[in-house]
Amino acid sequence: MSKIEDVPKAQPVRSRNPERTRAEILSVAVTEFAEHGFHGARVERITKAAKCNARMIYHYFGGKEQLYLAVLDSVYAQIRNREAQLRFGTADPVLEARRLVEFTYDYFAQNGDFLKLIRNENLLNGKYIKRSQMIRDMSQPFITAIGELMERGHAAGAFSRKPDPVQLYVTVVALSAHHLNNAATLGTVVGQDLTDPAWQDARRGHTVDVVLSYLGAGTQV
Amino acid sequence: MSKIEDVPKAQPVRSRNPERTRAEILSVAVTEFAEHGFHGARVERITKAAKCNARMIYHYFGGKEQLYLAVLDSVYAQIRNREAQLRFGTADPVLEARRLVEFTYDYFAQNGDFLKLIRNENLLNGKYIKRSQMIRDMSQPFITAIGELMERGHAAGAFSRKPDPVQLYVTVVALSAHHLNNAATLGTVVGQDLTDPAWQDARRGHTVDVVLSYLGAGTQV
DNA sequence: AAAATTAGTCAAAAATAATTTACTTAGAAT
DNA sequence: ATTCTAAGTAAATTATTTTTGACTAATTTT
Repeated sequence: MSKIEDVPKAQPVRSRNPERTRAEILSVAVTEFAEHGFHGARVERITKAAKCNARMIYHYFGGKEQLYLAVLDSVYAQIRNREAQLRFGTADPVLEARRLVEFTYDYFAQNGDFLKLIRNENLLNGKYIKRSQMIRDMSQPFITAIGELMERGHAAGAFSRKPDPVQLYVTVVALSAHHLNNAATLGTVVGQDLTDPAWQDARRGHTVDVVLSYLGAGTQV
Repeated sequence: MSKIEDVPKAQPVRSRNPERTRAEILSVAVTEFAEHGFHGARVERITKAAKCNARMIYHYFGGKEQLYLAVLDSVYAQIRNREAQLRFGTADPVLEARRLVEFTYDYFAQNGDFLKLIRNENLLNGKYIKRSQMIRDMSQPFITAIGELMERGHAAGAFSRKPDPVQLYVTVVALSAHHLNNAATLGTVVGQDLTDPAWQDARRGHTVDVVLSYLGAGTQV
């Protein structure tokens, strides 16, 4: 008579693939941390979605915290790379300013997880982003490029103002991000659905108008 | 020989005061939920800070969730009451627009917990704010007032634009709030301390400039 | 082909938190 | 003064989640 203990568990044999598994965990974790924040995120849900065992998170990343850190680095690297492709400096300043606004607006609109992750990281007072020298370094060039654009536009008489590049950057980001970050509460407060594509389209136009009119770049009234 | 069990525990007798205890829990909970979000908040920490027993939270509010709900309602009621005191409609439109911006900016700057709570509520996709009809109702009048101000300013020729009140409101809030909501990440990214009073003062001026110049209200420069 | 490595599984332990039970007693009501 | 209600305490319980230990077997290396 065979004892139950003798029967080897029929494990559905999974072919090995470290790169794929690691990448899958990371990708799923982006969504999980974005959706629920660090504290709300569940290791088990990541596990399920990545169709792997919880042990693997510890195997590949060391733990929930380190996984979160890897997620942060990864999404920042992505946006900074995209920004770098804008390559300001050659075209008409007004056009480049418009491109700056439109790129930022669209990137946020299309990469919902990015803003959500940042929102949560700020909830934690930047506990983790502060540890990443990489993120700091990657960001400097873009601010510098905006400063040069302001300089050039003003010198050429295309802009009537020459704002501090950091203030302008914060303004562009604020106008592009706030309604996404706060769609739920603002939507309830103003009684409109801010996630509606038509609303967001109107917002896009408004954002461009606000920034360009501030620069004194003479758009349509 | 006296048995240990016989000795009544020397409980530091606390005088009873339902109102105070309830209010203390609520007040402490505002900070706790603001600082850590719903998931990160700890019942035990609230207990400690309110110098009461965890049982009291269940006694007065029913649980962690209901306490959070009470916190939300309480902070929204407060800001809406303050806004109502602005009473637009009599003074110069440009002046009133400026007051709108400055009030919003200052309220956010001075009531850090309000923005933090909202940030977290959005992380939860507005799960709880949606349950509060009160918050919805309290907010309508302010949007209406802004609409009337736009109307009046435009009719009087004080504003060259007549924007959608919701868009304008979102813009004012965005410019006033984003740098506070994202001080940690933005600060790291731009390499400046956005919590510095001098920085925030500059931001205040910039915010007013952006909004008024968009309205075509002819400020300096 | 044997040995070593490491991707992967399972199940339990450790840690962390929310909630409840059982009890005590201050202060209001009779 | 006695009774009653509910404010308050302590400690256990239940629930949830993260983390680890012990093992298995697929690949890689030698």
